[in-house]
Amino acid sequence: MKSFASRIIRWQQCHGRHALPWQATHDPYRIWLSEVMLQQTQVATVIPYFERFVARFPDLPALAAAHEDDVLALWSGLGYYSRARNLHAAARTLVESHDGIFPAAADIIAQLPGVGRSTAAAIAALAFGQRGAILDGNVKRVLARHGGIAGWPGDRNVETALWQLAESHLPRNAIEAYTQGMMDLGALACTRSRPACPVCPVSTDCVAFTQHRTAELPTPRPKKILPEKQVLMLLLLDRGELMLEKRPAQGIWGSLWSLPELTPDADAAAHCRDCFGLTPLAQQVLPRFSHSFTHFKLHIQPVQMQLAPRQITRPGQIWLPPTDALNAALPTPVRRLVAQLDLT
DNA sequence: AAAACGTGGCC
DNA sequence: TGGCCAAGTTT
Repeated sequence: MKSFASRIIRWQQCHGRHALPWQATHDPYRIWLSEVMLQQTQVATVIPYFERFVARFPDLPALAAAHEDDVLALWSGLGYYSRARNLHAAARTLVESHDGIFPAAADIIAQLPGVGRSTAAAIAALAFGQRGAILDGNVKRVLARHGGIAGWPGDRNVETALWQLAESHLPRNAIEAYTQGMMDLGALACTRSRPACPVCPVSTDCVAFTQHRTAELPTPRPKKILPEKQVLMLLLLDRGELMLEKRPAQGIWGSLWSLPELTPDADAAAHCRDCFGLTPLAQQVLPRFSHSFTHFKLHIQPVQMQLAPRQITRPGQIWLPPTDALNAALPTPVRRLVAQLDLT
């Protein structure tokens, strides 16, 4: 039988993906951008974000020269916003300290903020043809099944075993087709549910397939109880303009523009007067809704408030017509609220 | 080492 | 419908 890698490479050439927007090139900037956007994010979600991003920031110097707010605005809705801040910071570092030259060695690439071992190896392989193993969700699934590796892949020991497997299968040549092939196989055939084993080039020696264990491998993540949080969000309106607040760089929705938040038992009108120096005229309680994150569930109670003309704008605040606010770096539930805002 | 970090698709 | 998780990294 041909080697594992040979079968992956051959399969990729015939059945893999070759026309994704970031595959038209070996431009390390675009490969890097795509790999970062694709972290914990599916291809179909990324494509429109990638297209908008490269249209606006076509190369490293353009990104390095950008304002962080503009970078985050193009990331708005994609999630894991530290990726955008890290990408921007790394672009500035590369332009200022590396003459704008993207490094070709994976261990150097991995020093960029937001680029870990797997992303660095993927960039090195796809942009520069450098030999090295990746271990993303697709590869973990393929290897856990093929090698019959039980245990949750997020577990330290399991991950170590998977990295060793990944290294052991690496081909001498055609690293680009192999790397892409592992991701394509995981995404197109070796899917989480109902894998297409009959079309898989490595099913004949796949432990999960031959032992009918594809449904139980890889081992799912241990269950955890999601904490729930409650919050009031204020839609403060002054002469058709909405107030947004810049969130701190640390924490959820870091550095994005969002709505003022209060504890659910707070007096919204009193808070406006005492903390913002604003004068409420009328208040409308909007329908409550919830927003789920990976690690907690947020119950949001929106409160819309008409204000007397303001005298001052405090630091960290901006006032925008809702139409303009929609162009800013908003978290998704805030974007929904602003989009539905009734100004009548 | 475990938790933080977003959102949307899938079943 | 709610649980699960996706081209992971950082702290």
